Amino acid sequence: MREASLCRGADLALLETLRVGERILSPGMDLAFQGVNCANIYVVLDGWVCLYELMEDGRRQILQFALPGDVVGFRGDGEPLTYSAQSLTAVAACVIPWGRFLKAAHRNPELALRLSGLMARDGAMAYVHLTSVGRRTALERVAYLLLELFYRARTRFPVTRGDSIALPLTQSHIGDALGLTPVHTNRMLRELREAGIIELSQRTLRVINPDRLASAAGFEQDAGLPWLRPV
Amino acid sequence: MREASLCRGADLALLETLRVGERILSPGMDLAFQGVNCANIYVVLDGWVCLYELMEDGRRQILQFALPGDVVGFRGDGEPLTYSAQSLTAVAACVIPWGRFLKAAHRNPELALRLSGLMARDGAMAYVHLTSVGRRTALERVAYLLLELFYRARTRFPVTRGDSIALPLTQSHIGDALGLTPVHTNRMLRELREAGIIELSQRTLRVINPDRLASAAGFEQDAGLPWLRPV
DNA sequence: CGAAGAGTTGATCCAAGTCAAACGTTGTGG
DNA sequence: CCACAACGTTTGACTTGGATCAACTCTTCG
Repeated sequence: MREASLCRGADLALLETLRVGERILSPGMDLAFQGVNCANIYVVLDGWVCLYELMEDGRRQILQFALPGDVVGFRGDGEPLTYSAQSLTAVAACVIPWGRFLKAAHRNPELALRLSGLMARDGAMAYVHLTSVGRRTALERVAYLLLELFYRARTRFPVTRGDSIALPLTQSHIGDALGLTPVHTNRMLRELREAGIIELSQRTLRVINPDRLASAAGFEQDAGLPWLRPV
Repeated sequence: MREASLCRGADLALLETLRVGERILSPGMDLAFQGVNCANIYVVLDGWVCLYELMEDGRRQILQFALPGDVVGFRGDGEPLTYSAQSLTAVAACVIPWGRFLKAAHRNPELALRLSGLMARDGAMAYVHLTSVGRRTALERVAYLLLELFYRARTRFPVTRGDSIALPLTQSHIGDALGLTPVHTNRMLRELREAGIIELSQRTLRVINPDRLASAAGFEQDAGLPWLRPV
């Protein structure tokens, strides 16, 4: 398990010298908050974290779901974070003080390059989501997100059953990630369920037919899912 | 002018050793194409570039407008780009072969860290756009984008007149960046125009009242615009 | 001058939002 | 262990913001 991208292989030993500890969070706790200057980088080791932005009037946009191996809280400059992060499940995260990382990166350029790559990958995922929200229909968005989470979760968590994953999201979470209301999200899920493409209940997603889910997501045949790479 | 973030100050001399030349593009030319493995990083020196993603059926999502100082084409791994880039105006871009950059970054960790920071900033901007497209109304989105471009262009280009910038975008570009149709984009622009907040014609944007534009964009008083920082 | 592209406007439609009411599930405390 | 509360899901009826369709006009620009 736990094949975190910053924590794996040769980096692992190095990382051990950087971390000041592990933070354990119960579900629904804040890891970082928007507007606050975050002194640490967190590497998710276990569990689900969601990154989101809150508007003054309460509208919420979920920006990303961070899974084991993903980095949260890096901002390269002294600027405060523009987003918040909170745990959706019990979460274990590795805590790396920014200053300490900086020093290590000076000694070991590979580390900084690794971080660049992770940042670029996060950016690419954000772009993919932007396209989804901007240009896909509600049904396509839901299908696309489920497909993404299905594959990502399977590469990051121990697989219990081939066609199923634990999906610790409410329908509101899904809607907030896709720019939809919970009500409409529910209807789109029903459509996928009634088409026999997925099963979703008790926080478990079963993808009965990945191909049909992909085609519901609006692409002919896997034109390369960027997030399929295990990192 | 030309205060490119990777090209400025101490880095400038270093960069000169990395670049293999400058590419000059006329408007409407491709810098990079999605699906293609891009061997170079480009640093925009002058002009406007837009990054976009194209769906099989022709739907387009504009992901970002790159201005002088912005980096295009970096992907930290061997993966092909997920987006395309094309020039909106005449563009000058500095060409840096990826391999060469990699070697230099190994010698100079500061360079790799700088890149991490730029990547993180791009990601943060993508997140901000995601929130716009996912959670703002059409009018708010248009107002928000114009405000962003107004401030960014002013920090990146010589200011000709305090309240105006050259905005080389069609209304379709604006719509494609915001997940709107050209027709509806036009109506929202009319609304802002008729409210006396902006003037927009002949590729020139004049912001008559920045405060009202900000409030049309849907935030009380500047809760910190992430892209205001000159980098 | 003519053609192609970009902007403008009106009429109509529909995907998604809103409102409202049940119903299920979980968890907690008496 | 049950009851109730809080939260999440589901469904129906109705509304609406933005899309679509279809002219028509205004700019470029060759």
